[in-house]
Amino acid sequence: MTRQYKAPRGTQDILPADQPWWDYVRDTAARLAREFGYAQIETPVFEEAPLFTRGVGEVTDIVQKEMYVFQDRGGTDLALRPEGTAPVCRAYLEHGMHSLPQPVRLWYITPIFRYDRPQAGRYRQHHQFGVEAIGEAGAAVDAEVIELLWRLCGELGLTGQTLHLNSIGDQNCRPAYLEMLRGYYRDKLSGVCEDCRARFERNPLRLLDCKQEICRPVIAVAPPIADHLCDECARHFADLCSYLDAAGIPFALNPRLVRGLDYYTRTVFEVQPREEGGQSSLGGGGRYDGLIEQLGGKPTPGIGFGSGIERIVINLKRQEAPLPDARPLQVYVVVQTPAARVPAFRLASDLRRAGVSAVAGSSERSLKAQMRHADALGAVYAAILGERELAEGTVALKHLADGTQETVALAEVAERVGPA
RNA sequence: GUGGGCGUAGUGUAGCGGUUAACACGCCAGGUUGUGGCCCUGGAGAUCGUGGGUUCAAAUCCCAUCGUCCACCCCA
Repeated sequence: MTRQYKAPRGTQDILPADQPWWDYVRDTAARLAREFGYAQIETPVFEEAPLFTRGVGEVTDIVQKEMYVFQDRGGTDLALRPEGTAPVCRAYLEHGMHSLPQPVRLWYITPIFRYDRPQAGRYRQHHQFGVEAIGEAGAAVDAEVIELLWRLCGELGLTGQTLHLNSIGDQNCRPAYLEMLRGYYRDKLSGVCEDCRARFERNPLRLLDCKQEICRPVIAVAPPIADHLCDECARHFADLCSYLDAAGIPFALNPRLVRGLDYYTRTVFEVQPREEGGQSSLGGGGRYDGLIEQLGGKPTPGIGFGSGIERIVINLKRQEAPLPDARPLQVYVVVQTPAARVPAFRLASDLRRAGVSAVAGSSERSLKAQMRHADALGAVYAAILGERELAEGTVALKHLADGTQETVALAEVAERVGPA
């Protein structure tokens, strides 16, 4: 009669079997971020909704149809975080981080919510590792941030990924380019998909990354934005490329890469895995020199990226990347006689206190059952407490892999089984 | 938002008009005297996603609905 509860559509439980992969990715990301001089930040899971509508852009799909918005009991419009950059910029402003040494380098790992139709590698709740460098306009930070994302993939053991790079200009050169692009499209609108006709009006830059078959030939000969940057943007882009070359990071110039958040300026980039699927992108980001001002701050440049942990894990599994050894359970304490219940519990407790992982078996179960259990849990040792051991203050310590067994004083178990 | 595939024990599957709904793995217990892995035996566990319909008879056919997966779209 009672209904079966399930995780809501598009969400998933990350079960113990998957945790080693998650730990691996999280630990590697955190280590790398610190190595690059980034400090961790955590922002709330929800924010005032206008932060995103204004920051990310009213006409983006994320804002128009993918945000989880709700009112709290006080009537405030809130939104579950649909992306990571705007909240960090809000925190930068709110806490006066402009008075810290610039740029302020921050990283985070956080859940992201988007009301999307779920499919492979796409969820309504997913997790992003992201990085933001705020307060520095020079192309070296762009290269640094890109290097961090690139290194993450490499450190994790992913192979065959490609870095796509483009520049989409700034306030000075983009308007003129968009006019040129419109001019180019104007007489071709009849030969282009329906979405693109809408894009022509609303968001012409997006014409360039339409995937429809009909639009491909039109895009192929469209004027690339990289050829129409103003001097400063062109200079910035050229600098970035030389920094990347210097760091030995291979990149592919992709004139069709524009990305879907309105706040991007100049640099945009994306890392695609070896095996490309529908939505494969492992991570992407770009420069957002106008965002902080948009949010009410003084003009402040910034750059960052977000990378999807679920997708990274999917690719690690697909590529059969090796995982660092998981730490096995060290000791399973076998309760052989009812009289040993308390001493067995005590032994397990003492072991844990000494930093040795241990679980106590149940006196309800037979010796045989407990031994099986110890084996099934992958314990390294079984510590058996029976009448004899109880009388002597010892345990029978059996190494399960090779079957050897010895009698050890209770007080010495920890050091006997401990690492070394 | 649009299109397609699939929903049978915890997991993976078989059955495709009439069966006590099967098998494997997993789980629990036992295989006499204090010891796991292999093996053997037994047990628990499924109103066959849900609701309608067709039929003497439905897990099997039809419809709807929900869920899920995949593609478009969008993005991480």
